[in-house]
Amino acid sequence: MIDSADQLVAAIRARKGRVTPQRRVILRHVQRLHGHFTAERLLAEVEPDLPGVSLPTVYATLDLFEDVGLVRRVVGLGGAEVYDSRPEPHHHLVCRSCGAVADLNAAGVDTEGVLGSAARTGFHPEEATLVVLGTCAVCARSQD
Amino acid sequence: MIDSADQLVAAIRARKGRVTPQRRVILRHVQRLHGHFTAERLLAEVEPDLPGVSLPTVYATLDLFEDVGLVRRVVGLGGAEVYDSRPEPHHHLVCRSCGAVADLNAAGVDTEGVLGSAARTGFHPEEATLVVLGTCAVCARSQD
DNA sequence: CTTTTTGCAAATGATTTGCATTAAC
DNA sequence: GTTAATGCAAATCATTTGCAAAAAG
Repeated sequence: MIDSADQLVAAIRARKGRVTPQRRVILRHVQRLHGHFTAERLLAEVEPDLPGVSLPTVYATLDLFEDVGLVRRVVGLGGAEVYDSRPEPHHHLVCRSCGAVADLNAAGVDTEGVLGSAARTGFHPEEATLVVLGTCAVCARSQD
Repeated sequence: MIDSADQLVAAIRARKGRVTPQRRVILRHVQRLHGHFTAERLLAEVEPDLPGVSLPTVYATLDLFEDVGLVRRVVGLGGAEVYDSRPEPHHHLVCRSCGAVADLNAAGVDTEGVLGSAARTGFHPEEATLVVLGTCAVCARSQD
């Protein structure tokens, strides 16, 4: 897993890419956010350090980071794409009302078993994640 | 659960809605499809029986059917919204390449336990579904 | 110098909204 | 007759694409 600028540089060089200031700064902020975010949110975060960055650059960079295993796209419910800077598969709580995504640390899923059943249907499974739909504490309070 | 036109009529009347030919025909096709579909696909399906139906009507009707528990929106990965005419929560295989959604009948998930953990975080869980990401048989064959 | 990456503007695709008309009740 | 639902056109939102200019190697 990539967790330093040096490792990012190595990964980029390995794929004959170029190490740009944008990529360095976006890396820093992705790591600092350490959670779930949309491209739009990341742009806002990065903007002060990189005046004039564009959304297409943020998207392109997130694609690169995804290829390299630095972030993963989270399975969500419509709306904007949510990225996660925790690259191991894990479970999520998704709020139906505001779309917020949170991690859930819970046992209770036999991942290997599930992947096995999936494979037996002819599907080529990569990962199994559990999604709990419901209402987050904030939205529940403001009577949803 | 609603599984006949009569029950749909009752549910619509209960909410002071109106029983239109569009709603009847769309119900028939949703039941006939008995699986996963997008609004666009459903429109194509329904069009021959209802010349001139509009996409907004299909969306509005799907919203109604969702409220009434006839269909559910499936947790997916970007792309078009996928609806499911199987209203009980169940697990899904989602193809990263073509977006296809299939059901997975697998044990291995302690739903109650997971909902409990979710509730303990202050979240108000409604349902827990497992999503297996990977490549479907068709896409795998055409070397993804 | 060569090739990738950037930023901009415009395109795309899915879903939603506004509104006048039609049709349920 | 009233009021909700429809169809159309236009709006919106997130993401992607095309392309010329800038910059990395």
